[in-house]
Amino acid sequence: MNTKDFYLRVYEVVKQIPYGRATSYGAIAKVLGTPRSSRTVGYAMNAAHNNPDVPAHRVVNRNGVLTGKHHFAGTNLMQQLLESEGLVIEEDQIKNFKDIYWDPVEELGFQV
DNA sequence: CGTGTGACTAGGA
DNA sequence: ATCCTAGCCACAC
Repeated sequence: MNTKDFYLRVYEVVKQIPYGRATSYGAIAKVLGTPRSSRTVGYAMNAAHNNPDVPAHRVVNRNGVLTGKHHFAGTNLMQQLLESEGLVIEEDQIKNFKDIYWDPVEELGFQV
């Protein structure tokens, strides 16, 4: 599999994250069979700006921290998008992240 | 081809 | 709980 295909698979998973939920880079790498590292998933998000269908704001790191917020327009767009979906953000971190966490491995149970 | 960087993570102190 | 380290891999020089 080449890198571009991997990116596309990442997008297919991210598109299936339900409204008001969020997941982590590592979880996405896992459901894809980790042919690459979780860093590469983040890199895929960086390249996802050409794909408006990809809700990149629903992907955070394993602690629920909005590590990618600086890659969005403005300084708090990512936080605003999440808050508009009913999430609570404090100090760049999602409150009750464990409750809203969406595990693609469990919820999908298959490889994209 | 080597090096540095980063939307990461798991494990140890 | 926090801090540090090693491993990770695509990309830009």
